[in-house]
Amino acid sequence: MERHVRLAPEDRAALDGLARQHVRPVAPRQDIVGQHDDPYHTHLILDGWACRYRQFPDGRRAIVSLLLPGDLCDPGVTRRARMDHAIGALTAVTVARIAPDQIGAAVRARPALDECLWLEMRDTTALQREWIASVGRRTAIERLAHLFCELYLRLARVGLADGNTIPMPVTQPDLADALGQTSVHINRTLKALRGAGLIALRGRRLTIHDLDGLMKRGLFDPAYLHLA
Amino acid sequence: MERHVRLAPEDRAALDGLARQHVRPVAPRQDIVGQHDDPYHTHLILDGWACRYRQFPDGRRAIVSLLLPGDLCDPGVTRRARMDHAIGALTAVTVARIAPDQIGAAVRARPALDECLWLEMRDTTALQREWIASVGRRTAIERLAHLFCELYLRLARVGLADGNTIPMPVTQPDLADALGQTSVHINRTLKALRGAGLIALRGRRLTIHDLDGLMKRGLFDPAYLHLA
DNA sequence: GCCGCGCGCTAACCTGCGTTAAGCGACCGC
DNA sequence: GCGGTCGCTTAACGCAGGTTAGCGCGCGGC
Repeated sequence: MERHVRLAPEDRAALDGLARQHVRPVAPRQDIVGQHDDPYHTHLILDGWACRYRQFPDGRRAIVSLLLPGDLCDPGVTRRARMDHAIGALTAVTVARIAPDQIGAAVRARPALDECLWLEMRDTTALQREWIASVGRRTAIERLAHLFCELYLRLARVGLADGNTIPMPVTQPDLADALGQTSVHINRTLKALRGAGLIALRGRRLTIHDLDGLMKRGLFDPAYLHLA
Repeated sequence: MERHVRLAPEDRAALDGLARQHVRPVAPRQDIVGQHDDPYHTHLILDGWACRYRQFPDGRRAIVSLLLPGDLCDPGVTRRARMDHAIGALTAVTVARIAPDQIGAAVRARPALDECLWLEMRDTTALQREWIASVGRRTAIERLAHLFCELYLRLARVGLADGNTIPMPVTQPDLADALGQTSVHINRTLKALRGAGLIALRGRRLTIHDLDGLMKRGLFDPAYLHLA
């Protein structure tokens, strides 16, 4: 599950151990961690899609990142602080709750895991940077194309792509909040991408007909994902 | 310079040692690290303002974060990877170059520094999240107000605020690229903020007349900065 | 098996911000 | 001291994307 880096079997075993304890299901639209909580646990997404989001007093919502199976919620949470945003389930989700001292112990026992956490962190920040660039400077169609490329590669990395199609369980309003637009415009843009023959989206599944074309349309450069 | 956390004098001394070696001046508008470099060193900003940015083939530029004196460029760079963005000087800058093995050695010698690096990382990601929320869901005037609040508090934290005024050495085109807008509209928005009596901006210095008002205007909640 | 609600989809209209353009002043290099 | 470039400012105009509204459908709850 963790990064494509050298990990001894014992390291994997240690991770497995953490992931198996305290597994918890979360219903769609429920918060995993609330916006003003004093979070104690780190969470590992085992199944389903979640997101970090920030909610403004007037109701506007900004989805700040998407969390897919295999993603770790807050490696740095060990260093405690009040939450400034929330983590919510977009679909039905199952998460593993991991206590900070467990992480600390695991890292001390198996130093390679510390390296893993740093890599995880590095990837997270790279992803966030690309999102800022997207929302800041890409047009509507570029944003959506870019997001689809990103999701495809991230899901493929953890074995959740089925050929050229991936699950796409999020609603159009969700996409809108993630891309800084309205659901109406997301719908228009989807129509355009379909019309261009780049994708098909039906029944919560996205099929990418032309990945190269989609990448070009979204100014997508996979470097930031740090794939193998 | 580093986070407001318990640091033994020896820890500070170790940091100081790193910061004093290989100090280098960088001219305004020059890159500190290029967009496709294979970066070897971490950089610490000692003076001046820099930014991370991503440049698209057609010339569009997205500034993805602002780096102020005291900011560390890439604690995680130890874990090598090709750059997917660039770091550039906005003003004349002086940076300290720090080799990865120096960081490694320092961390092993003084474990408290590892904690520092994690905190730095935590703050960086929180900042990036807030920027995504800004560009995604805040209006032009809210974005600018929010950015000014953020910069004021970040500079005050390192002793660079002079009462209610701070240096503001960046151009309007720079602000535009940081906030995902055009310089023309930045100019309009500045006029509005001035007109509302919230700020004054003259000669590369920003005076905040009404911090509370500015915070309200920018939907600013300082929680994400993790101040004392 | 029915009801209600949320989502997908579309259309018509509106506006915040982008675009283009132009004048002016400060700074820089020669 | 002079010309060129870049940033600031404003104005006029255009458009990408927001807003509002309305319909149909699928799904979950009871």
